[in-house]
Amino acid sequence: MILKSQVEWALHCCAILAGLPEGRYLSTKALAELHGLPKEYLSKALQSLSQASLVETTLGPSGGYRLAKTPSDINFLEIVEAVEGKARSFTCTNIRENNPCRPAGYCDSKPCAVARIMWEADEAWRDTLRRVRLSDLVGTLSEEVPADIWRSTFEWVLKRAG
Amino acid sequence: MILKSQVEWALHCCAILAGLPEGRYLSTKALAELHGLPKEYLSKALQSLSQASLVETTLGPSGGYRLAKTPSDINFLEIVEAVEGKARSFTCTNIRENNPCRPAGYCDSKPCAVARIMWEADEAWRDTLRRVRLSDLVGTLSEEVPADIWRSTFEWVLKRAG
DNA sequence: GGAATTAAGGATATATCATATCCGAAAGCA
DNA sequence: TGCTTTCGGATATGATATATCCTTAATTCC
Ligand code: FES
Ligand code: FES
Repeated sequence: MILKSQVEWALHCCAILAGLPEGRYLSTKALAELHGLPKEYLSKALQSLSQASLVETTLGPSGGYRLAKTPSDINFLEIVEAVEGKARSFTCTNIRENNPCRPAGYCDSKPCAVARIMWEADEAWRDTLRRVRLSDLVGTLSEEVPADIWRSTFEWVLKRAG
Repeated sequence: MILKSQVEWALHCCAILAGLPEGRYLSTKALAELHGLPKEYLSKALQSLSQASLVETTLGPSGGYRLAKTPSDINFLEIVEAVEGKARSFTCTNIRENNPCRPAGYCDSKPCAVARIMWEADEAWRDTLRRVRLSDLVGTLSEEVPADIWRSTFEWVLKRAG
Protein backbone atom coordinates (compact mmCIF):
# COMPACT_ATOMS: atom_id res chain seq x y z
CA MET A 1 0.00 0.00 0.00
CA ILE A 2 2.14 2.85 -1.27
CA LEU A 3 0.93 6.31 -2.25
CA LYS A 4 2.07 7.49 -5.63
CA SER A 5 4.90 9.95 -5.76
CA GLN A 6 2.50 12.38 -7.42
CA VAL A 7 1.10 12.96 -3.93
CA GLU A 8 4.40 14.31 -2.71
CA TRP A 9 4.76 16.42 -5.84
CA ALA A 10 1.29 17.92 -5.48
CA LEU A 11 1.87 18.84 -1.85
CA HIS A 12 5.17 20.55 -2.57
CA CYS A 13 3.67 22.41 -5.51
CA CYS A 14 0.73 23.62 -3.44
CA ALA A 15 3.14 24.87 -0.80
CA ILE A 16 4.90 26.93 -3.45
CA LEU A 17 1.68 28.19 -4.98
CA ALA A 18 0.55 29.25 -1.51
CA GLY A 19 3.41 31.74 -1.45
CA LEU A 20 2.51 33.27 -4.80
CA PRO A 21 1.24 36.88 -4.71
CA GLU A 22 -2.42 37.46 -5.54
CA GLY A 23 -3.25 37.08 -9.21
CA ARG A 24 0.05 35.59 -10.39
CA TYR A 25 0.40 32.21 -12.09
CA LEU A 26 3.27 29.73 -12.05
CA SER A 27 3.89 27.37 -14.96
CA THR A 28 4.42 23.61 -14.90
CA LYS A 29 7.86 24.22 -16.30
CA ALA A 30 8.89 26.34 -13.32
CA LEU A 31 7.40 23.90 -10.78
CA ALA A 32 9.14 20.99 -12.47
CA GLU A 33 12.51 22.75 -12.51
CA LEU A 34 12.19 23.83 -8.90
CA HIS A 35 11.59 20.27 -7.73
CA GLY A 36 13.65 18.42 -10.31
CA LEU A 37 10.66 16.54 -11.72
CA PRO A 38 9.68 15.39 -15.23
CA LYS A 39 7.59 18.25 -16.59
CA GLU A 40 5.16 16.18 -18.64
CA TYR A 41 4.35 13.81 -15.83
CA LEU A 42 4.11 16.49 -13.15
CA SER A 43 1.60 18.08 -15.47
CA LYS A 44 -0.73 15.13 -14.86
CA ALA A 45 -0.65 15.75 -11.12
CA LEU A 46 -1.43 19.42 -11.63
CA GLN A 47 -4.29 18.50 -13.93
CA SER A 48 -5.70 16.39 -11.11
CA LEU A 49 -5.52 19.37 -8.78
CA SER A 50 -7.26 21.42 -11.41
CA GLN A 51 -10.06 18.90 -11.83
CA ALA A 52 -10.54 18.92 -8.08
CA SER A 53 -10.93 22.71 -8.23
CA LEU A 54 -7.98 23.24 -5.91
CA VAL A 55 -6.10 25.31 -8.46
CA GLU A 56 -7.04 27.59 -11.30
CA THR A 57 -5.24 27.81 -14.59
CA THR A 58 -4.78 30.17 -17.43
CA LEU A 59 -3.34 29.49 -20.85
CA GLY A 60 -0.79 31.19 -23.02
CA PRO A 61 2.58 32.67 -22.18
CA SER A 62 2.65 33.83 -18.58
CA GLY A 63 0.02 31.17 -17.92
CA GLY A 64 0.18 28.43 -15.33
CA TYR A 65 -1.37 27.59 -11.99
CA ARG A 66 -2.49 29.39 -8.87
CA LEU A 67 -4.51 28.29 -5.85
CA ALA A 68 -8.27 28.49 -6.20
CA LYS A 69 -8.75 29.08 -2.47
CA THR A 70 -6.77 30.57 0.38
CA PRO A 71 -4.19 28.18 1.91
CA SER A 72 -6.19 28.04 5.13
CA ASP A 73 -9.20 26.76 3.17
CA ILE A 74 -7.31 23.84 1.68
CA ASN A 75 -6.50 20.78 3.72
CA PHE A 76 -4.12 17.92 3.08
CA LEU A 77 -6.84 15.40 2.40
CA GLU A 78 -8.18 17.41 -0.52
CA ILE A 79 -4.78 17.47 -2.14
CA VAL A 80 -4.04 13.81 -1.46
CA GLU A 81 -7.43 12.67 -2.70
CA ALA A 82 -7.16 14.82 -5.80
CA VAL A 83 -4.23 12.81 -7.10
CA GLU A 84 -4.70 9.53 -5.27
CA GLY A 85 -8.45 9.18 -5.65
CA LYS A 86 -11.12 8.89 -3.00
CA ALA A 87 -11.35 5.11 -2.94
CA ARG A 88 -10.89 3.41 0.41
CA SER A 89 -7.65 1.55 0.91
CA PHE A 90 -9.44 -1.66 1.91
CA THR A 91 -11.97 -3.31 -0.33
CA CYS A 92 -14.24 -6.06 0.92
CA THR A 93 -14.57 -8.71 -1.76
CA ASN A 94 -17.29 -10.46 0.25
CA ILE A 95 -15.54 -13.77 0.54
CA ARG A 96 -17.85 -14.57 3.44
CA GLU A 97 -20.44 -15.30 0.77
CA ASN A 98 -18.39 -18.26 -0.38
CA ASN A 99 -18.89 -20.10 2.90
CA PRO A 100 -20.38 -23.44 1.86
CA CYS A 101 -22.40 -23.51 5.08
CA ARG A 102 -24.49 -20.50 4.14
CA PRO A 103 -28.00 -21.20 2.92
CA ALA A 104 -28.35 -20.41 -0.79
CA GLY A 105 -29.66 -16.93 -1.39
CA TYR A 106 -28.89 -15.71 2.10
CA CYS A 107 -28.31 -11.98 2.09
CA ASP A 108 -26.20 -10.11 4.64
CA SER A 109 -27.81 -7.19 6.38
CA LYS A 110 -24.61 -5.27 7.19
CA PRO A 111 -21.18 -4.80 5.65
CA CYS A 112 -19.01 -7.35 7.39
CA ALA A 113 -17.17 -6.71 10.61
CA VAL A 114 -13.75 -7.07 9.04
CA ALA A 115 -14.42 -4.33 6.53
CA ARG A 116 -15.91 -2.01 9.13
CA ILE A 117 -12.75 -2.16 11.20
CA MET A 118 -10.49 -1.59 8.22
CA TRP A 119 -12.64 1.31 7.10
CA GLU A 120 -12.47 2.83 10.56
CA ALA A 121 -8.68 2.88 10.30
CA ASP A 122 -8.94 4.38 6.86
CA GLU A 123 -11.17 7.08 8.26
CA ALA A 124 -8.66 7.83 11.02
CA TRP A 125 -6.02 8.37 8.33
CA ARG A 126 -8.33 10.70 6.42
CA ASP A 127 -9.31 12.59 9.55
CA THR A 128 -5.69 13.32 10.35
CA LEU A 129 -5.09 14.67 6.88
CA ARG A 130 -8.32 16.64 6.95
CA ARG A 131 -7.21 18.45 10.08
CA VAL A 132 -4.00 19.81 8.55
CA ARG A 133 -4.39 22.92 6.44
CA LEU A 134 -2.09 23.96 3.68
CA SER A 135 -1.44 27.14 5.65
CA ASP A 136 -0.15 25.00 8.53
CA LEU A 137 2.42 23.45 6.23
CA VAL A 138 3.52 26.83 4.93
CA GLY A 139 3.86 28.06 8.51
CA THR A 140 6.06 25.13 9.47
CA LEU A 141 8.18 25.45 6.36
CA SER A 142 8.77 29.16 6.83
CA GLU A 143 10.04 28.41 10.33
CA GLU A 144 12.19 25.43 9.43
CA VAL A 145 13.65 26.27 6.07
CA PRO A 146 16.69 28.56 6.53
CA ALA A 147 15.64 32.14 5.89
CA ASP A 148 18.05 32.76 3.02
CA ILE A 149 16.97 29.65 1.12
CA TRP A 150 13.33 30.48 1.74
CA ARG A 151 13.78 34.01 0.44
CA SER A 152 15.86 33.16 -2.60
CA THR A 153 13.42 30.42 -3.54
CA PHE A 154 10.56 32.88 -3.75
CA GLU A 155 12.72 35.35 -5.64
CA TRP A 156 13.40 32.52 -8.08
CA VAL A 157 9.67 31.78 -8.27
CA LEU A 158 8.59 35.38 -8.73
CA LYS A 159 11.05 35.82 -11.56
CA ARG A 160 9.15 33.10 -13.40
CA ALA A 161 5.58 33.80 -12.29
CA GLY A 162 3.33 35.26 -14.96
CA MET B 1 -3.17 3.09 -2.48
CA ILE B 2 -4.97 -0.21 -2.25
CA LEU B 3 -4.25 -3.01 0.20
CA LYS B 4 -3.79 -6.41 -1.34
CA SER B 5 -6.65 -8.84 -1.12
CA GLN B 6 -4.37 -11.12 0.86
CA VAL B 7 -5.03 -8.80 3.80
CA GLU B 8 -8.71 -9.64 3.74
CA TRP B 9 -7.92 -13.32 3.35
CA ALA B 10 -5.53 -13.33 6.30
CA LEU B 11 -8.02 -11.59 8.56
CA HIS B 12 -10.81 -14.01 7.73
CA CYS B 13 -8.50 -16.98 8.20
CA CYS B 14 -7.32 -15.73 11.57
CA ALA B 15 -10.93 -15.31 12.66
CA ILE B 16 -11.57 -18.95 11.81
CA LEU B 17 -8.38 -20.17 13.45
CA ALA B 18 -9.38 -18.25 16.57
CA GLY B 19 -12.37 -20.56 16.91
CA LEU B 20 -10.31 -23.71 16.65
CA PRO B 21 -10.07 -25.84 19.80
CA GLU B 22 -6.73 -25.96 21.58
CA GLY B 23 -4.12 -28.05 19.79
CA ARG B 24 -5.99 -28.60 16.51
CA TYR B 25 -4.70 -27.52 13.10
CA LEU B 26 -6.58 -26.44 9.98
CA SER B 27 -5.13 -26.96 6.52
CA THR B 28 -4.76 -24.46 3.70
CA LYS B 29 -7.11 -26.62 1.68
CA ALA B 30 -9.92 -26.25 4.21
CA LEU B 31 -9.37 -22.48 4.60
CA ALA B 32 -9.35 -22.03 0.84
CA GLU B 33 -12.55 -24.02 0.36
CA LEU B 34 -14.30 -22.21 3.19
CA HIS B 35 -13.59 -18.81 1.64
CA GLY B 36 -13.65 -19.76 -2.01
CA LEU B 37 -10.02 -18.80 -2.58
CA PRO B 38 -7.21 -20.20 -4.74
CA LYS B 39 -5.42 -22.65 -2.46
CA GLU B 40 -1.91 -22.11 -3.79
CA TYR B 41 -2.09 -18.36 -3.51
CA LEU B 42 -3.79 -18.29 -0.13
CA SER B 43 -0.89 -20.43 0.97
CA LYS B 44 1.43 -17.47 0.41
CA ALA B 45 -0.61 -15.31 2.76
CA LEU B 46 -0.54 -18.02 5.42
CA GLN B 47 3.20 -18.33 4.99
CA SER B 48 3.46 -14.62 5.71
CA LEU B 49 1.50 -15.08 8.91
CA SER B 50 3.80 -17.93 9.81
CA GLN B 51 6.91 -15.86 9.22
CA ALA B 52 5.46 -13.17 11.46
CA SER B 53 5.03 -15.80 14.17
CA LEU B 54 1.30 -15.23 14.32
CA VAL B 55 0.50 -18.83 13.46
CA GLU B 56 2.20 -22.17 14.00
CA THR B 57 2.23 -24.99 11.54
CA THR B 58 2.74 -28.70 11.43
CA LEU B 59 3.31 -30.96 8.47
CA GLY B 60 1.85 -34.19 7.27
CA PRO B 61 -1.75 -35.37 7.12
CA SER B 62 -3.79 -33.62 9.80
CA GLY B 63 -1.28 -30.79 9.53
CA GLY B 64 -2.04 -27.14 8.91
CA TYR B 65 -2.22 -23.90 10.84
CA ARG B 66 -3.22 -22.73 14.29
CA LEU B 67 -2.77 -19.44 16.11
CA ALA B 68 0.50 -18.98 17.93
CA LYS B 69 -1.08 -16.70 20.55
CA THR B 70 -4.49 -16.19 22.11
CA PRO B 71 -6.86 -14.10 19.99
CA SER B 72 -6.73 -11.32 22.59
CA ASP B 73 -2.97 -11.11 22.17
CA ILE B 74 -3.16 -10.56 18.41
CA ASN B 75 -4.18 -7.21 17.00
CA PHE B 76 -5.23 -6.23 13.51
CA LEU B 77 -2.05 -4.34 12.77
CA GLU B 78 0.08 -7.44 13.26
CA ILE B 79 -1.99 -9.36 10.75
CA VAL B 80 -2.13 -6.53 8.24
CA GLU B 81 1.59 -5.84 8.47
CA ALA B 82 2.40 -9.52 8.17
CA VAL B 83 1.04 -9.69 4.64
CA GLU B 84 1.27 -6.04 3.59
CA GLY B 85 4.68 -5.22 5.00
CA LYS B 86 5.67 -2.60 7.54
CA ALA B 87 6.66 0.13 5.11
CA ARG B 88 5.00 3.50 5.54
CA SER B 89 2.42 4.42 2.93
CA PHE B 90 4.15 7.72 2.16
CA THR B 91 7.76 7.88 1.10
CA CYS B 92 9.66 11.15 1.00
CA THR B 93 11.85 11.21 -2.07
CA ASN B 94 13.51 14.39 -0.88
CA ILE B 95 12.63 16.50 -3.87
CA ARG B 96 13.33 19.56 -1.76
CA GLU B 97 16.98 18.80 -2.37
CA ASN B 98 16.48 19.59 -6.04
CA ASN B 99 15.70 23.21 -5.30
CA PRO B 100 18.21 25.13 -7.45
CA CYS B 101 18.35 27.86 -4.80
CA ARG B 102 19.91 25.61 -2.17
CA PRO B 103 23.60 26.05 -1.57
CA ALA B 104 25.56 23.02 -2.79
CA GLY B 105 26.18 20.50 -0.04
CA TYR B 106 23.52 21.89 2.26
CA CYS B 107 22.19 19.20 4.55
CA ASP B 108 18.73 19.19 6.13
CA SER B 109 18.56 18.76 9.85
CA LYS B 110 15.05 17.25 10.01
CA PRO B 111 12.85 15.11 7.82
CA CYS B 112 10.73 17.57 5.90
CA ALA B 113 7.44 18.93 7.15
CA VAL B 114 5.44 17.33 4.37
CA ALA B 115 6.64 13.86 5.26
CA ARG B 116 6.09 14.38 8.98
CA ILE B 117 2.44 15.20 8.39
CA MET B 118 1.90 12.26 6.07
CA TRP B 119 3.60 9.95 8.55
CA GLU B 120 1.40 11.23 11.32
CA ALA B 121 -1.66 10.19 9.33
CA ASP B 122 -0.06 6.84 8.65
CA GLU B 123 0.52 6.42 12.37
CA ALA B 124 -3.13 7.23 13.09
CA TRP B 125 -4.11 4.42 10.72
CA ARG B 126 -1.75 2.01 12.42
CA ASP B 127 -2.91 3.07 15.88
CA THR B 128 -6.49 2.30 15.00
CA LEU B 129 -5.57 -1.15 13.78
CA ARG B 130 -3.34 -1.75 16.78
CA ARG B 131 -6.22 -1.11 19.14
CA VAL B 132 -8.46 -3.79 17.65
CA ARG B 133 -7.77 -7.30 18.86
CA LEU B 134 -8.57 -10.45 16.98
CA SER B 135 -10.80 -11.41 19.88
CA ASP B 136 -12.82 -8.25 19.30
CA LEU B 137 -13.51 -9.35 15.75
CA VAL B 138 -14.54 -12.81 16.84
CA GLY B 139 -16.86 -11.25 19.40
CA THR B 140 -18.54 -9.08 16.81
CA LEU B 141 -18.85 -11.91 14.33
CA SER B 142 -20.39 -14.27 16.84
CA GLU B 143 -23.02 -11.63 17.55
CA GLU B 144 -23.73 -10.68 13.97
CA VAL B 145 -23.48 -13.90 12.03
CA PRO B 146 -26.74 -15.82 12.35
CA ALA B 147 -26.36 -18.50 14.99
CA ASP B 148 -27.10 -21.44 12.73
CA ILE B 149 -24.56 -20.38 10.11
CA TRP B 150 -21.99 -19.70 12.80
CA ARG B 151 -22.51 -23.12 14.35
CA SER B 152 -22.57 -25.09 11.11
CA THR B 153 -19.44 -23.31 9.93
CA PHE B 154 -17.50 -24.51 12.94
CA GLU B 155 -18.92 -28.00 12.57
CA TRP B 156 -17.65 -27.89 8.99
CA VAL B 157 -14.27 -26.67 10.23
CA LEU B 158 -13.95 -29.23 13.01
CA LYS B 159 -14.69 -32.04 10.61
CA ARG B 160 -11.56 -30.98 8.71
CA ALA B 161 -9.29 -29.90 11.56
CA GLY B 162 -6.43 -32.24 12.30
C1' DG C 1 9.46 -49.29 5.70
C1' DG C 2 6.36 -47.20 2.21
C1' DA C 3 2.50 -44.35 0.58
C1' DA C 4 -0.10 -40.34 1.25
C1' DT C 5 -0.56 -35.62 2.92
C1' DT C 6 0.98 -31.31 4.26
C1' DA C 7 3.70 -26.63 4.61
C1' DA C 8 7.62 -24.09 2.60
C1' DG C 9 9.64 -21.89 -0.95
C1' DG C 10 11.45 -21.15 -5.74
C1' DA C 11 10.28 -20.34 -10.59
C1' DT C 12 7.30 -18.57 -13.76
C1' DA C 13 3.28 -16.49 -16.10
C1' DT C 14 -0.27 -12.84 -16.40
C1' DA C 15 -2.83 -8.65 -15.26
C1' DT C 16 -3.04 -4.33 -13.37
C1' DC C 17 -1.28 -0.07 -12.20
C1' DA C 18 2.39 3.59 -11.59
C1' DT C 19 5.56 6.02 -14.15
C1' DA C 20 6.93 8.45 -18.12
C1' DT C 21 6.90 10.46 -22.78
C1' DC C 22 4.82 12.27 -26.94
C1' DC C 23 1.49 14.65 -29.67
C1' DG C 24 -2.45 17.49 -31.23
C1' DA C 25 -6.00 20.84 -29.95
C1' DA C 26 -7.52 24.98 -27.87
C1' DA C 27 -6.55 29.22 -25.54
C1' DG C 28 -3.96 33.35 -24.54
C1' DC C 29 -0.10 36.67 -25.44
C1' DA C 30 3.30 39.62 -28.34
C1' DT D 1 0.87 35.41 -37.27
C1' DG D 2 3.91 32.91 -34.27
C1' DC D 3 4.95 31.49 -29.64
C1' DT D 4 3.70 29.65 -25.18
C1' DT D 5 0.76 27.48 -22.20
C1' DT D 6 -2.84 23.94 -20.35
C1' DC D 7 -5.44 19.87 -21.44
C1' DG D 8 -6.49 15.35 -22.92
C1' DG D 9 -5.52 11.17 -25.50
C1' DA D 10 -2.33 7.65 -27.00
C1' DT D 11 1.35 4.93 -26.03
C1' DA D 12 5.45 2.73 -23.90
C1' DT D 13 7.82 0.84 -19.88
C1' DG D 14 8.58 -0.90 -15.23
C1' DA D 15 6.98 -2.57 -10.93
C1' DT D 16 3.83 -5.02 -8.28
C1' DA D 17 -0.28 -7.96 -7.31
C1' DT D 18 -2.28 -12.11 -8.61
C1' DA D 19 -2.01 -16.85 -9.72
C1' DT D 20 -0.12 -21.43 -10.85
C1' DC D 21 3.25 -25.09 -10.86
C1' DC D 22 6.80 -27.93 -8.98
C1' DT D 23 10.31 -29.63 -5.73
C1' DT D 24 11.71 -30.59 -0.98
C1' DA D 25 11.20 -31.93 3.66
C1' DA D 26 8.45 -33.23 7.49
C1' DT D 27 4.72 -35.95 9.45
C1' DT D 28 0.99 -39.39 9.67
C1' DC D 29 -1.09 -43.65 8.66
C1' DC D 30 -0.92 -48.30 7.06
S1 FES E 1 -16.27 -10.42 3.40
FE1 FES E 1 -14.16 -10.07 3.70
S2 FES E 1 -13.99 -8.04 4.43
FE2 FES E 1 -16.09 -8.28 3.94
S1 FES F 1 11.10 16.29 0.34
FE1 FES F 1 9.11 15.78 -0.31
S2 FES F 1 8.15 14.85 1.39
FE2 FES F 1 10.20 15.15 1.99
